[in-house]
This record gives sequence, C-alpha cells and structure tokens, in this order.
Amino acid sequence: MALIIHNTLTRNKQPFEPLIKGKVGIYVCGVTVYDHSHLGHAKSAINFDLIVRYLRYKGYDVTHITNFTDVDDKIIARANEMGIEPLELSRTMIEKYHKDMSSLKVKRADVYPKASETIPDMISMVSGLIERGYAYESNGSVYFSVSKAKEYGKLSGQSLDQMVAGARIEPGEDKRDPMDFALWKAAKPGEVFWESPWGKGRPGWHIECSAMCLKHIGKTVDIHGGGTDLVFPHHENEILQSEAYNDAPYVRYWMHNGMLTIDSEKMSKSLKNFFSIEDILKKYAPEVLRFFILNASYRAPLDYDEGSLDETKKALEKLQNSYGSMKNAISLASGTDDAKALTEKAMTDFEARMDDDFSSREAIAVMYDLTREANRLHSDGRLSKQGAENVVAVLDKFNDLFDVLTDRKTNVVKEDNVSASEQVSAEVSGENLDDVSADELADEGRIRFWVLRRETARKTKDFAYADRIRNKLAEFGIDIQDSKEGAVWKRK
RNA sequence: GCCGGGGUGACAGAGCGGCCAUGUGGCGGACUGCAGAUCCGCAUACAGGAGUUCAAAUCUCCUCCCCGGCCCCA
Repeated sequence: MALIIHNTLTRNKQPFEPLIKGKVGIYVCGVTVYDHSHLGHAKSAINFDLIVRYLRYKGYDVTHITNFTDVDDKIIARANEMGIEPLELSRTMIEKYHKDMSSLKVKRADVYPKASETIPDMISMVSGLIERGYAYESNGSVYFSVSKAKEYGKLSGQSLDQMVAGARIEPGEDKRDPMDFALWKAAKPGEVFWESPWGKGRPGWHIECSAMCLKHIGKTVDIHGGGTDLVFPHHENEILQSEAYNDAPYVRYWMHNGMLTIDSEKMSKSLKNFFSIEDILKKYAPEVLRFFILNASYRAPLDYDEGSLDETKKALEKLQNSYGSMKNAISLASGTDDAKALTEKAMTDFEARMDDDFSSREAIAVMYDLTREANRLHSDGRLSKQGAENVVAVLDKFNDLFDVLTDRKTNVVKEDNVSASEQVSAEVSGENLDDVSADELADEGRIRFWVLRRETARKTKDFAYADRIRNKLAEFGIDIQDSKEGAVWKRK
C-alpha cells in the first residue's frame, strides 16, 4: 500500500511522492539551545523519530536533518546572566540535548547543522535576496520585503491585510513595512557578531532553516517538519525566502506535530510549566515515555497530567507481558497452530495504519489485537513453537519502529529444565529463608533453588511456606508467577 | 478580532457515511491453593439544534464551549 501524508499546506492527506524516486530529504526544526529539553521537545523528537524510521522501513533512502539554533536573543541573554559566552552555553545545551534524546532512544539525524556554522551560507542567501530585489539593507540590518512576495500566507492562511492591522515597528528597527522580517540583524554593542557585507551582525531566525535546507538537501525538500507553533511566522517566512531565492517550490509536504499540553495548557519554557526529560526519566522508563507519545496522533495536541504515565505504564506492560510470554513459548509451547493467520493479518493491518499518515495509535491497537488473539491460543494450549516465533517476529518488527518493548529476561523453571541434582538439593536442603540476601540472589542458581523449594512446598500443600518464599524474593525485586508452563520468575 | 485544530462511553484517546476501535478503571465470570498474568462478558459514547441520505459520531448550515498561532517557542 502507498503512504499518504497529511500536508499542512493543503490541509489534506496526499499520496507521498518524493522529488526523486526512492529518496527522501526531511528537515525537522530543532531547538533553540538555551535551556534543558522538556517533554514537549521529546514529543516532537519522538514523533519525527517514528516518521523517519517508518520511511526507512518502507525502503526509502532518507536524509534527515535537524538544526540547532545556537545564535539567538535568548541564548545571549541567558549567557550574559551566567557570565559565559553564548556559544559555550549553547554547546553545553547541545550535548545535553543529545544525551536526553539518546536516553529516549531517539535515533540520530544524519546531520545537526548549527546556525553558527552556517553563517557564510546565510550571508550568500541574504545577498542574493537583496540582488533579486526581495530584501533591503537598512542601518546594518537586512529585511525581507513582504510586499514583494507573491504568495503571502499560503501555509498559515493568514492574509497580509489582516496582519498589518496589528503589526507595529519596534523602536530601533528600520523596516519599511511593519510585516517585513529580519534576515540579518546589526549587532548591538557587546553582542556576538559575524562580519558581513552590511557590517557586524548576526542572522535572523528564519534564514537559518532556509540556508540549511538548501545546503544539506537542496532547493526542494520532500518533508519539512516542526511543531504547529512554528507554522506562523517561522515556516511562512522560510517559504518566502527560499522560493524567492531558489525559484523552486521549497517544500513538498509540511508536517506539523501537535503541542504537548499540561492540564490543557501548552507546555513551554516561558510559561514555566514544563518537566525536563531528565526529571521524568528518574521516575519512568524511557519506553513508557515513548509509548505515551506514540499512543496518540502526532498531529493532535497531547495532554499530560499527573496520572498519564502511570496509566501508560500499565498499558505498555500488557504488551510487554505478552511479548515475554511469547518468547518463552518459543521453547515451551506444545500446540499445533502456527498463528500464521493472525500474524499475517496483523502485519497487513499494521502497515495499512502506518501508511495512513503514520497513525501510530491505530498501529498499536493492531498490536493489542494480535497479542490478545495470540494469548488466547497460548492459554488454550493451541499455539505451536513456530506460532510463538511468528508472533515474536511481528512484535520485533513493530518494536524496530516504536522501540517500546524491552528484552527483559523472564525465566521459566519447569520440570524438564530442572536437573536431578537441583531437584534433590531443593528437597533436602534445610537452609533458612530468613538469611536470604541480595548477594545470594545475584546468583541465578540460587533463585532457581528457592523457586524449586517453593514448587516442592506447593506439591506437599505447604502453601504457607510457598507464600513466604514468594514474599521473601519479592523483597529483593524478584517476581514469581505460576503459569501452566511452570513457575516464571523475573527481576522487576 | 483574524487564521488553524478540536468537542466521542468513568477516564485517555481512534474512527470521519452502513460493520468490534484500543487501552486504563469498574462490575460479573473462566482459570488458579492464593497472588499475578491471561481469556470471556457487561455498562443510556459520539457538545446542542436544524438539514442532506435508504443509512450520520462521520456530510451541510447554525449555536455553544475548549485549545493553538498572530513577540519567542517543538
């Protein structure tokens, strides 16, 4: 089936056709690095992580670019407060960003261009725009003249007339028209600056993305992504600059992720209602966070509140449990059903959902359907070893994209994998349960020993003792569950 | 004010013309020594009003409410 993508430009879903067959150039707006990343940034990164992974899954040769804005008013202001150089601050924050994202298992982009390293490209673009009559210099700054633009507002639906009503010129700006925007800003005393044909200064915000797209992908990029908050004016202005400079369509598909909200309000640094990724990961596994984000539509706003991650954690455990039990069943199942009918349907449905604008939540629903059916086969004793393998293979494919299941080891203690000596020692040994220590249980053999003792106790209907063993091991984070295939233990 | 996106069962969140979403929670049942896991079943769901249609949560119009953007922002 063919992939369709929702394009902000047309506000419709369209079949995806890259400029060059088989290749995709995707540019995703990155962050302004003046502070730690929060959950909202994680949402954007994880949404696009899945999109890129799925494009690769579909066989496209993908070039993924994400920028860092490391030259900006807020960075300068923060650095001044801290008494350090702006680029030093941004360098630290970039490192932190990479660290956070890798702890969330976000795959790296192919290139992370920085504004500070793209200055010459921006300068030549600005010069070109002046030459072509789209921009003008004024007191050391350069502005893009919106009155020269042919199609103002085609992405956001804004019209110039309406915008002009509310716009005003800030003191110290030298614009001819209030809606004009800065391509290059003359340096104020004491600020970082670069030399340019217009004197000392630094680039405006919008120009960096245009320059980076051109440099790393080309005149036309297949997919340009970012948060919905960037649609206007950032992306709108990028279109104006790039199309004026390149004489080519700038972007084929605009993709915008919905904002993460907290108690229904947008999470943002300025509102001070954010949670840093680092803090959240102290309480929850990265898989839980990924699942929370992927278990929703990338385009819709996603509301976070106190209980959402706890609920997500339970929901994910359901899949994880099935994954674990299917893995065990590969060696232990005894039925004859190879589950082919299930797994083939699951794969078809899964891809159909993902092909429909990366509907991850629906794709997840398909996985729940699959595991429910597989669990039923398994508990009815109908699932074969091959069947378990087939189910695991599908879940692994799913997981290559979503990265939410872990290979956490579960261990089955069952008659036919227990040696005679283990059995004897479990029966005759008189060791004291109260002396059990974490050190002892570091040895899996000792865990098996206690699990076997418990089995023996259960056989002789000494349930009080069996329960004491289970409770004792639980104190050390070892969870024992009885199943038809024997006792299963795992470290929590 | 202008431009977008929404209002779905206890809750979270899909679907966008006819058929079961899915998950969490609740209740009942199966299995089990117990626990857990798993399975099965149950619950006045589609903001309100009018219309189109054989058929509407899904299309059209109106009303009400929420969120985002319009300075920076994923």
